Amino acid sequence: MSEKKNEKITSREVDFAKWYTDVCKAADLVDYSSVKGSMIIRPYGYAIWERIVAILDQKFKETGHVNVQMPMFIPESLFNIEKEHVEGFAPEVAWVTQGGKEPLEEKMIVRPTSEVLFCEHFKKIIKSYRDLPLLYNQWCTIVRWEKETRPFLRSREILWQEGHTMHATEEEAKEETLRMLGVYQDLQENYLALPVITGKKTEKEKFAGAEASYTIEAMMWDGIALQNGTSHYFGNGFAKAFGIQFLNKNNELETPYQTSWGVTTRMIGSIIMVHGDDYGLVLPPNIAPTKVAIIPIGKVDEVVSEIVCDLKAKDITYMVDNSEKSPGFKFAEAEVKGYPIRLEVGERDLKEGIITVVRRDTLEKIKVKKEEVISTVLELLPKIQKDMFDRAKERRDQMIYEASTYEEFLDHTKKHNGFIKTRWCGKETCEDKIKEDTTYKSRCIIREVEDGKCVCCGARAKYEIYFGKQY
RNA sequence: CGGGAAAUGGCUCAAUUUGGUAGAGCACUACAUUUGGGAUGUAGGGGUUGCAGGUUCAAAUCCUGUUUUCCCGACCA
Repeated sequence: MSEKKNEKITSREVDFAKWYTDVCKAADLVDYSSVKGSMIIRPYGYAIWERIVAILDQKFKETGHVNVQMPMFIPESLFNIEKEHVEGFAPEVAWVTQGGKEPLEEKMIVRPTSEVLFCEHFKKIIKSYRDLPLLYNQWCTIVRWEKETRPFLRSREILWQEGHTMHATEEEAKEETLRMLGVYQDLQENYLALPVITGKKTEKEKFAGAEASYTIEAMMWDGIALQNGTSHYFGNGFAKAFGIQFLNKNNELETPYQTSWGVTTRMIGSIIMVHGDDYGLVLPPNIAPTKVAIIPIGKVDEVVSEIVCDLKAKDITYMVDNSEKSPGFKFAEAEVKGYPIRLEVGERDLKEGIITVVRRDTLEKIKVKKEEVISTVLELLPKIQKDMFDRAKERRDQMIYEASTYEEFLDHTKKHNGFIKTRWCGKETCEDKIKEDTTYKSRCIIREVEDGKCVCCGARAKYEIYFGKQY
């Protein structure tokens, strides 16, 4: 009766990296292509992304943003306009050639991000304060020629969303930056059930060309950090470099302020690495493309149709496994796929008017009366959602360590993975030393402080900050 | 990009040391019997060994190059 280990999946305890790729493949999320770092997102993996797109896109529209589609190619001269930006991205841009030779026209790159394309366009369409704020978003793929690649976590072709906005004032742009960070946090906590830490990147870690970069940091099951999204405040650096200006109400020329923000399919990697277990994927109900899996055992067609009818009426997505496989196979398959709830509808149980409801997150089996199946499902879905978040948060909180001295800091890095919450003076030399000594990088600044000492040099601390290892 | 390992039907691997007709399990197809934790039987289909050169009468096997994957670093959403 008890569950058997899934043979396709390496145990999480044995080899976390192997476990991750095993789950990606076993759950039919991705396949490799013949080009390194260009992954095939299979229908089930893409269905998860479609859920994310649907939720976010609605939130973007509610906050006044409109979608556009910009070109994929950036001419060299356009890319070169903002100096810091070029220096930050140059090592990983992919160049376009024609027939393997130098192109006949100007040299071009494939967009690694689209700031310059938006700026070029914004210069043409922004004339007056009446054109602001300009709130644009695009869903697209970008290319960054990464050296080391892993499914969802780091690929060369990245499927993402990038918002680009222009504002009349600094305050308004700053507000937008934080507002979109909040939208991301809402998505991740309330839909993906990922507890996240939000804050500011250090000067060293911020986006090339930004004045300030904000980040959403999640912690994976193994205590390693994953940056799940960013929101940048640009000031008017790009706008000045591109000569974007508008006339204000007093008929004076002003330079607008800019933001950009993005999230990628990397979040799917986070869902896998935060919630998954040795049986496979575990999806939070709010993001699961299929919430309920129905496994018929024996001749139970009538009861299954009734349940399907009720689920449809309640708008709950479902699948029925009518394959010829044995029940055990179907159970295991439903677990690999991470369907939040599984209904085992079998002849044996039905003789007593019972259906077995199984929670994927806890693997708990609950016997309920046939008539109560739908109400049980309706109760369980939000409960599973909440429990998954709570468990992930509890686990993460246990792996946040505090350090006030460098000895403590080093001690933590030697003993375990996780985040280290500490204080920092703000100097890059300390950040570099920590990275040199421990491989830990600054994750994010959570607030400015007046007291305490820098964990590294002992000078007066300016910030409370998290350090961690990252994917 | 540095260091290491690997690449043989869809998957996991054998055959490589000592060159000599590519083989197994799983998966797949058909039929039958099965059905509460990855069913059983019978009969089938599917590879010329990542790719490109070279050595040889003969290459999965030896040599060179290259691509991809995984691990460890450096880099990044």
